[in-house]
Amino acid sequence: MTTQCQHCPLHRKNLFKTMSREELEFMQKFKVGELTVEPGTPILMEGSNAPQMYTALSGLGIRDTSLKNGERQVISFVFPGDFIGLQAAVLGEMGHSIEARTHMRLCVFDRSEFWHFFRTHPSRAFDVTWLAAVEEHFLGEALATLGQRSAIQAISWALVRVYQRGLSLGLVTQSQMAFPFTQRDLADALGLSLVHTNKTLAKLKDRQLASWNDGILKVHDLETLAEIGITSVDTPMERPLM
Amino acid sequence: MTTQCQHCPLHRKNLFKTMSREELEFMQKFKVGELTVEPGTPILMEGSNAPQMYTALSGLGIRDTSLKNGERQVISFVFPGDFIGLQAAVLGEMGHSIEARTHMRLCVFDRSEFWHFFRTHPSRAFDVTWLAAVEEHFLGEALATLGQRSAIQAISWALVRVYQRGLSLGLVTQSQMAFPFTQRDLADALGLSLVHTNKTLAKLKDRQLASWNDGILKVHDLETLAEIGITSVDTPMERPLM
DNA sequence: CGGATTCTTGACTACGGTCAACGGAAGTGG
DNA sequence: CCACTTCCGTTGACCGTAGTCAAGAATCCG
Repeated sequence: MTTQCQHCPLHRKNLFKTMSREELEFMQKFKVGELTVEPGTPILMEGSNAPQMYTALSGLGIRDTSLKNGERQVISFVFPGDFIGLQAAVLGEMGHSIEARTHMRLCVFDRSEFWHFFRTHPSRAFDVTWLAAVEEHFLGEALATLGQRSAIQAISWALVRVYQRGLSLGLVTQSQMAFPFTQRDLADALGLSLVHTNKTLAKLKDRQLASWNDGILKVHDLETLAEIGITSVDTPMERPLM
Repeated sequence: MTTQCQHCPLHRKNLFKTMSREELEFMQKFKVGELTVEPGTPILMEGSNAPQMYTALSGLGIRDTSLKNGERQVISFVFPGDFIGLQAAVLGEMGHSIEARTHMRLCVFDRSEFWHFFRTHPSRAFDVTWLAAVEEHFLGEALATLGQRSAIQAISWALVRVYQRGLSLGLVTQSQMAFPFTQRDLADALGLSLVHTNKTLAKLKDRQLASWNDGILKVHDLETLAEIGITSVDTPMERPLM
């Protein structure tokens, strides 16, 4: 029994059981529909109190936030399977904006159903919490990167993480994957200047570790890259058995 | 009807309803007991798969993580009301360690009951997710701080956040509160060196904005401090109405 | 074609890191 | 009681990573 919602963490089957008939019906109701957006489309705005939540089904996006002085911080890149809008749903306000960077397909949920959803589908509620915990885990790592890693270490770390995410999603072919962001995006994600980011990327290319041109990221030596980035190349986080 | 667990987000009353008799009974069962620890005691270790979760009832602690090269990053400071161990509960592994910095009282929960808890108490499950979202929100802000703020901005931001948290918890008396951490802790939280942190704190003291000696934080001019830290002095996050 | 956006490279600068030394406080042990 | 150690905070001198400024090339687009 397949749903249309591949990659949607709230529609996929549980590890040990498939959805019951009623469950499926409810999820259909909870799911308002699918949304397709073009590159550059804002999906949720920082500070907004949007009535919708989404899961990314395909395509890539970016989360960022702006300080009052105009500086921009990229929080993370959005991959298929990511949940968008949790903060609006439970806090009533987004702490960052989300924007599509490629053509994206999104599964749309209605926030007004969220509480009902939580009450009647504890297994899916658990999924949401799981996603939140994964994000929290990632942000902790990102924090350590900005705080403790040098530019070359930070960039290596970022490329490794992106590449691993791509691997686990099947986006990698022959050691390369689409990564349609700008150097400014990466710079803003790592708290580096554009210029320094550019020069550091050049170093990695020189050393034949990784290259990233025209939106294509190629990783030639994941091992050393991970070593420079002070990360392990271990398996990504799996959903636990419940 | 008061519980012993003041500040515990999972025992407090809901905004609109108090706990039912059954609910209370279950919470008593879910709650394994209270734990009291002395300063310096590790509560959860990074990478561990502990069978317990906690909520902080009183006292202060610190979350940190270590890179493989030995560098240390402080993730956040633990205040009363914080939830400890979500990552272990849903991911099976902590992404950071938690250590007590003062005498602490903790409410202990049993992880094996977590799933049951989620199923039978959607309202409390929602609380857990709410806490996760708050943490995620905070980490996004911290990320922006490390990435985009200068040393003096970052330190101002941190002091404002701590002070605000203290205010909302009633830990502030006459513009001052206990903040029993070291300059190294703050430095590691903000990705600054100890020396530079020290010198920057001295500047804030010179300018009569805030002082922090012997574990006592005094804030003399919250307005300007917030301005330097590029933060607003708005109200802290409240639990939404459900 | 002009304008916008991104990437690239060079020259200069500065914020913040590193090293080092010292003082005070608190704990330890002979 | 007093050496001895450890931890924390403080200050000065020096230096390097990364930021800023600036200019040019490549690409895309109206």
